[in-house]
Amino acid sequence: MATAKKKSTAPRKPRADAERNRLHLTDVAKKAFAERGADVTLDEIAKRAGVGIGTLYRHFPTRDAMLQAVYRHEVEQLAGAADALLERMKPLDALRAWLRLFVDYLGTKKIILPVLNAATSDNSALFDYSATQIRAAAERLITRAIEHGDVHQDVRPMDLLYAVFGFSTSNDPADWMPRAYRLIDILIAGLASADGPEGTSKRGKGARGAA
Amino acid sequence: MATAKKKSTAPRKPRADAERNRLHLTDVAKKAFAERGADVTLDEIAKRAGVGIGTLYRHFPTRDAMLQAVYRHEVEQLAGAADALLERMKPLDALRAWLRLFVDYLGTKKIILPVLNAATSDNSALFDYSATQIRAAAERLITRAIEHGDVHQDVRPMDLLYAVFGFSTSNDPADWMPRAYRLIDILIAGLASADGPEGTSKRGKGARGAA
DNA sequence: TGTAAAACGGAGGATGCCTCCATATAACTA
DNA sequence: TAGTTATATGGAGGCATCCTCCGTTTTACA
Repeated sequence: MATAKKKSTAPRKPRADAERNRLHLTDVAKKAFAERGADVTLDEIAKRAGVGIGTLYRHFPTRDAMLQAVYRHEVEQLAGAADALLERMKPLDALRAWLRLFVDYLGTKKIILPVLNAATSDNSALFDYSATQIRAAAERLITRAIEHGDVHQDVRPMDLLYAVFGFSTSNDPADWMPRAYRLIDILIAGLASADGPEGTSKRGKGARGAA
Repeated sequence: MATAKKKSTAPRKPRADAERNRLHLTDVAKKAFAERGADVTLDEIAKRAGVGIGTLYRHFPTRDAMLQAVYRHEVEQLAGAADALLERMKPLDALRAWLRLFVDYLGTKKIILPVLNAATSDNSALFDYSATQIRAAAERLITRAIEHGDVHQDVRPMDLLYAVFGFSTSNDPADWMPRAYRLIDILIAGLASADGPEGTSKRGKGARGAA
């Protein structure tokens, strides 16, 4: 009775086996994702980890949750890189470099795609973390570039990512990475361009019609 | 025996019921895709069409094959629009308009996405038709714009599509279409920019642009 | 009209997702 | 330390989908 005061809200210390399993699962999952792609069966991960499927699902209710857990670190790293780049170079160059970094991630850990994809969706639980991280990083870069007078266009920061993003979705031949780099250059040039939306070759309402 | 000459290569006229079923299936599938999204069960399509699942699979060995068949028309239309646009406006505006059209397709028939995705992949069977159509259209537009002196950058035509493409993959809030339009403007501005790859804020080594 | 090539249909094997709950176990208590 | 209870575990099994296989039916052709 000594400690008895709270109705029943006494939050027991989390069980050690639970924590252990969660860690072990992310560990195994990371390896599994790396060597078999994003669509390993969850059953397999559970088996590899030597736990029941039920345990896996308790810890990670969805595949996305699992991916999220596994790649949280990568996302943090990528987001963090934005600041490092901003310190080392001019804003627009930093933006370019960061987008390239993003491409690199898409290339190496092709797996990261579904993570961002998930984060991008309205999958509320996941939406929060990764998306926010990345979005914030992108925003910092763009904002700085605007302040510095390098960007004359109006963009949602994430949109640049989406653009690059498209490349990795479409598994073209194989040389998509250099091409994505080229696209980044074009985007940067476009952002820097002083021309307004209706742009370049004509002033009026331009295209649009078509059917 | 009158006609008997060929070893055994006499190719029998295709059976009427087969053709009938194939048509009916694409028809039903089109409706089903439209009203339930891209992931209707194939079993359901078969049921709706009143044929056995086996029949469906014989005609369309994969889901993509089915989508391909259903949206072949849309793809042709989109590809055809490129020429119509080129006749009506300046190359760069035509390109812009066409990209917008592409976005519109992604928006309305969201379903078209997996089709192109399939076409994009090295899924050889499908790769051929749709991808070629779209790719060719994109190429015509770019080429003309270059000839006309409006484009000073080096791009793979498809890359512009990939860029736009990314938007629809990522199911952001909902206003992605206008944003995609903005991105197109930025891309066009970038293409028109005379600056080389290393671009805008720094002179770097590059400047290999301006072909 | 007979016959064999071609098409049909759908049962069922395989796989993967996810839920549910009887059992086991760690944290707490006396 | 033993007892109590909240918490975690494992995996069988329900459900959905994909896709194959093959006995039966239909059609083109002679």
